Amino acid sequence: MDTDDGILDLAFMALADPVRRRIIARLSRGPATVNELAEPFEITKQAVSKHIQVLEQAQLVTRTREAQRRPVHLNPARLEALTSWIDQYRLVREAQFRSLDAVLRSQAAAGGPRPKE
Amino acid sequence: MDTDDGILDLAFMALADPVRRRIIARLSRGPATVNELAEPFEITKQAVSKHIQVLEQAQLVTRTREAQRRPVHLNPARLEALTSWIDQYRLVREAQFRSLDAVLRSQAAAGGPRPKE
DNA sequence: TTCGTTGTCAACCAAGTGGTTGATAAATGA
DNA sequence: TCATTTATCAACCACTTGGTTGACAACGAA
Repeated sequence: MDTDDGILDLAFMALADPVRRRIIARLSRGPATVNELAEPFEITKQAVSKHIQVLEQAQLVTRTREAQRRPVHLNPARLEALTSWIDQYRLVREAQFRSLDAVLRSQAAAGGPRPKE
Repeated sequence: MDTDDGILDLAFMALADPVRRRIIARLSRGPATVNELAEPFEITKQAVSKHIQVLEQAQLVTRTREAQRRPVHLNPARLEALTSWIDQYRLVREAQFRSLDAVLRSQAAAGGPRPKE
């Protein structure tokens, strides 16, 4: 339970690419098809299709079916899992900073023992 | 200002690797040297040193100097930037879900217009 | 049926990644 | 001075990644 490799791995990997992050940004405003997603980029729809597969495997997006189209939808729950992972460690560290700071200030206030060297 | 490529790119890229995430997890409990960080893994210290460089370039960690040692410290502020990016899009999407849900429920309550097909 | 749209599959390529080994630098302590 | 510890640099290798082109499948419209 230390690193939770697996799905978390796929998710961070997926977000490491700037194109995929732009896709996420676009999808936050609503579902879109592969061709719609490909349009703002100078890459082929095949390349975008691959990106979607990466995001889908990481469960960051889902797909539905409507006629020939296969709209891509954002999955906010999975994004939330990422922020949870990050905050888990960030908050621990920040708490330690605060308590260390409190110790140092209380020592200073007491004219107390200073850290050796 | 759409993707904020650059430092954000480096940071997500850095977290995409499970070894580097374990390093982050370890550093959340306090600073450590390269050798200390390498110990739990079955990889050489050279490999760990490279990982540290990646994390340092992403500004997720910083380094200090004490005697021959060069302890690595976590940088919580940079972690916070990542959660901000993610939440930015997650929250937008979730808000849209909620308002769509509200619309649908108010329509149902009014026996009002139903979505075509 | 035929046609256009939408999307995926397969093969390929250049560039990048994570890992290795070996040599070397830098600071400390004997 | 010399040895030890700590960490980095350099060269190299296997594998992955993001991109391409071309063919093709699935569906709806004419």
